Amino acid sequence: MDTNFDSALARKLNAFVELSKDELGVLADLQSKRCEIKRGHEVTHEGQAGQKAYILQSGWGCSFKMVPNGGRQIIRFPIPGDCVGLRSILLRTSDHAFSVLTDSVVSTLETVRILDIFNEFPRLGAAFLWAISRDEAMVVEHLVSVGKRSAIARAAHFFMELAERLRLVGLATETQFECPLTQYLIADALGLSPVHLNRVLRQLRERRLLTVACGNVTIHDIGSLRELSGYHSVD
Amino acid sequence: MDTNFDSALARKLNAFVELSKDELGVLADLQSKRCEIKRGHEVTHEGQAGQKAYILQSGWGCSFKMVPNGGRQIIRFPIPGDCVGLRSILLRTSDHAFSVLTDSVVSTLETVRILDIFNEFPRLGAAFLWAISRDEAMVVEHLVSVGKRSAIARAAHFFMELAERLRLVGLATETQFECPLTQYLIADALGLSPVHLNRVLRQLRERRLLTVACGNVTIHDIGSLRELSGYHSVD
DNA sequence: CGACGCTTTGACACAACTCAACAACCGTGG
DNA sequence: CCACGGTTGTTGAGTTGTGTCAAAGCGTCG
Repeated sequence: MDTNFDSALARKLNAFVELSKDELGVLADLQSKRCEIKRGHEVTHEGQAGQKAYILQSGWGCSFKMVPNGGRQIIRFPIPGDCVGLRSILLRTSDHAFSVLTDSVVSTLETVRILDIFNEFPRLGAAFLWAISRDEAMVVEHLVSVGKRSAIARAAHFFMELAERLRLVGLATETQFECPLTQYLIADALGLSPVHLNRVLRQLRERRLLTVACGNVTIHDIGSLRELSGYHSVD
Repeated sequence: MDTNFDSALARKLNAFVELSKDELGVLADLQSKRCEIKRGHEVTHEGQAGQKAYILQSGWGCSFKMVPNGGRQIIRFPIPGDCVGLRSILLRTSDHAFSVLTDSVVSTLETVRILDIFNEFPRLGAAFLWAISRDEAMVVEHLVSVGKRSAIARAAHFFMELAERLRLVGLATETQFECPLTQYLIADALGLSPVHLNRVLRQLRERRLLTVACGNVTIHDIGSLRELSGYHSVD
């Protein structure tokens, strides 16, 4: 079998424990059922029953919920190596929708196998749990942002966290990364109007903290950003 | 062994699957190590290392994070039958603080035992996972509230959800429940100022939707509340 | 009975939203 | 190759929901 042992998820889990050859093999096998998805396609619908879980291999995703009046709250932007939909395998219906923002590759996950892994490869299982816990801690932190931080701190925090997540899978340097998110998307994640977010981004640029342009984010002053946003990494 | 087979958690899990005598026994055993905690005591501190997980047996709790400028974002108010701190057993440090608002009884959880249960009593394990997934879906819904709903819809949604959670463990009727939360606490959960929340509560009262007074919440018009808040239960 | 914690109300300020228009860019098709 | 519509970004002007400050009412408990 020609499974590639390297994957974004493997890189991420390696930050928790160094995985053995065997464990890497199991992990690769788990992700072997791949599937390409075109930009803009909605993979899981909110309220859908019997949905699957996925691991994003490449591309950017978007988990969100709609509210009655047409608003949309984006929960997170899954990036390569992120699991999607694990939570809802036991709920009767999916608790949120998932679509991909760029042409992407996902692998579908046999949820039954996950439980086997916990038994047979407990270290790998623990790493998995770590990654999931980390994601949930980020949702909580997101809630803190939207509930208690000013617009500019919110934006700063968002990019700090995003940068760290991308670094973990090798998609960002210390100061820069590619980012296909439009201002509309970011605004819907941060609970701001697109117009206001635009002004906030301008402020960040004018204060020489961070520039977002042409699908690229550049961090100019990580210290000030950290102070402004109150960011500190989860571990 | 004089363990009591009835517990808030047992009542909650029974809503997912009916548990056998054996399973109820295991569940009771798991919760047998009890401990009383005085009102206002902070059980887990944010950033604390090596923290435990708990099941709240009686009383109300409060999970929260502080932000640098002194603000506090309340994540959720654990009620009897809720697990606390399960997520952070694999993160090096607790991702949020936990304190109790009333004199409470908690049982400390041997996290190792949980994994055993998954193997030996998979139905019980699944019920556990269901409960945890449900809690996480609620955090997501909370994020939606704070990010996208108006103050009054947020408040309405909050009480609708709270009522349903309490009903699940037998602590609320269709239209009423006891609630020791102050307006300061609720405001910090909803990302509103206490003053504004007070006005919002007045509106809810004047529109004959819901009254909160003397530690009691009474629901007058559940239909209108549901429409106003966009609430629908997780399942 | 005073002190404290919680609630309620008013007046005012401001952060963020809405509406509106325009500019820049892109892919598409004529 | 250029014209076109659609998407995204930018900016201005005016509005409004919510926050802040301040003070008073009201229980309760020591």
